[in-house]
Amino acid sequence: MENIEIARLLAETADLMEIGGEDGFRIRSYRNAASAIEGYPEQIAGIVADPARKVTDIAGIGKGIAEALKEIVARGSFARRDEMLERYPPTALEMLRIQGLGPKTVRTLWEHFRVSTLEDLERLCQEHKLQDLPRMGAKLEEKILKGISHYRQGAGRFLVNYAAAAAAELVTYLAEGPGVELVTPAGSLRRARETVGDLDLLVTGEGAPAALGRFVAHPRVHDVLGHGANKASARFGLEGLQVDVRAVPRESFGAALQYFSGSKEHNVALRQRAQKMGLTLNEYGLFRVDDESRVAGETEEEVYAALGLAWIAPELRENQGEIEAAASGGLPELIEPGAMRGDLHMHTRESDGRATLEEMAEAAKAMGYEYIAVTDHSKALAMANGLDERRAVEFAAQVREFNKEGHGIRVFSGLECDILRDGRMDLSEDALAELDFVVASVHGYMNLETAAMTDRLLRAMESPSVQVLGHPTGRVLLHREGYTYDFDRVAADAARRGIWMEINASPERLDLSAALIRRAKAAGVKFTISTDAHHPKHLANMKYGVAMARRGWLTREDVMNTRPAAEFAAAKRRA
DNA sequence: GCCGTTTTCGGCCCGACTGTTTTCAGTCG
Repeated sequence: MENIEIARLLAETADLMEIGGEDGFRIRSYRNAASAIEGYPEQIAGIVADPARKVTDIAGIGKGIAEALKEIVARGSFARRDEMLERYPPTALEMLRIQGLGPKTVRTLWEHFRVSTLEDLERLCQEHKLQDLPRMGAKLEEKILKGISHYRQGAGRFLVNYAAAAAAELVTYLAEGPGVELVTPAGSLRRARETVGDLDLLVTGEGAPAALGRFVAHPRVHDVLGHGANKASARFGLEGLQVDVRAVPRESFGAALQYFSGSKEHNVALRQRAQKMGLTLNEYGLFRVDDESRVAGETEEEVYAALGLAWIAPELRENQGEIEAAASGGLPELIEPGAMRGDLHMHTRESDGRATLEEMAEAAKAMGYEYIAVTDHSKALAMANGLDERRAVEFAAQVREFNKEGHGIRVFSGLECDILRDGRMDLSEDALAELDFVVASVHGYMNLETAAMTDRLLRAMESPSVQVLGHPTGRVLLHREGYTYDFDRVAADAARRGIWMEINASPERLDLSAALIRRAKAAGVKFTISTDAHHPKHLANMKYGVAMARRGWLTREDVMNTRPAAEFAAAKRRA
């Protein structure tokens, strides 16, 4: 069982316990354990099964949760969860995801009306039955109806490029307001999460309070959810992305930026640390508990420093060990976007891309790259007009000519070769040997059993030509889960063979995830970051891939396409 | 349920906004 699945079981049990009105601190323990497990760089199931290891060595996991983990690994659930699921329907969990509905209301609704489906709930609101209950009125009914409709549209989360574009538009608009000094995105966008639930914008300057009014008056803003003196929330654009804008005094900008960048888990851990030091931390600053005097708050650096910590890059703020590392001087020197010297996964008109080799090379040169690999599809993707052996060999010759002409950028002749169902390569080894750079990817039969998929990938890596495993899990964000296989086994084999793993920078994929990057790195794997561009403009997505690498704690040394061309070529399996 | 720079018991993170209230509970982030 995967860590994320275990985490989900614990978290949903915590949700049900909250509906049950149980002790808040106990609930928090389940949540803490869930988040510790979700991002843990090793398979928890493996540790549970290993008599030489103790899960209680992991911070946040004690005797009680360890027992639950044993049960989960053995049978996929645990007593506490079963018990809660008998008391409340699983649909109660769905109701919690409705904006404006919390555990107390869900519980009340269940106790009074036995509401168990969204349809029931919708009908009760339409018939104004909620008003019979204490502290519930017409506004709440309306809010819930809107929440249900929004939930049904699946408008919960957004791809990072969409959120980034919305943020850019609003930042420009708000910055034009009178008296506005600075408009700064915070939240999960700043942390470079692969999907974004809502946008947080901080506004400073004398005109900041007025900017809130300007925000709700924006032509693409609708459904104002709240508008107070310090904060305004509303939905933005056709897709209804929720945006929170906050007016922030300049002297507490650092504290606010820290606070609203999150993550929640990171902030909780920071505030606990502050408390132990006799300090209290909120969005206005860091203060001494005894005399309420301000210690820090104008800049983030100052806040972290006052807590005895090096400044932590937003991408690392998930409470996955970054605070401990910051305290001990052990933070990694994260890779920077400017370190990239090439892009090693892109398509041209030869298969399903929109531009020619020349146009892609020109665009890559404009990005400042020294080299690229052009990697069109292989013939198994007939729909994409994939290359067969003859065309692949011809393409390699064409690239050799191109390089001779001297275009100021080196092109490696590549291929994104399909990994067939049984793990064989789509093209013959003879043809692959003609190419400089082979990315091996799965595009079909993605629903194999775990064992079969593991064998398939292990077999694919037996090909001496394969250099990179492309989009290693095959996930498509908000659309499709990745395929399941024994990731640690494949990573270990990749490391042993000198095969690299791709961090696919396409905003629809962002594959690998941060947690898997850390696991692969722990196994000794090296990486490439590439855009999978099908158009010259897609080359600009590199920044999202670099952000994922940063979330995975990677340094420049971990990423092969940060190396100068000659050094890179020499590092390949077939130099 | 977890955890330990005062602790194996007794703590455990903080504030804004809304709605239905006339002092605050619930939700959100």
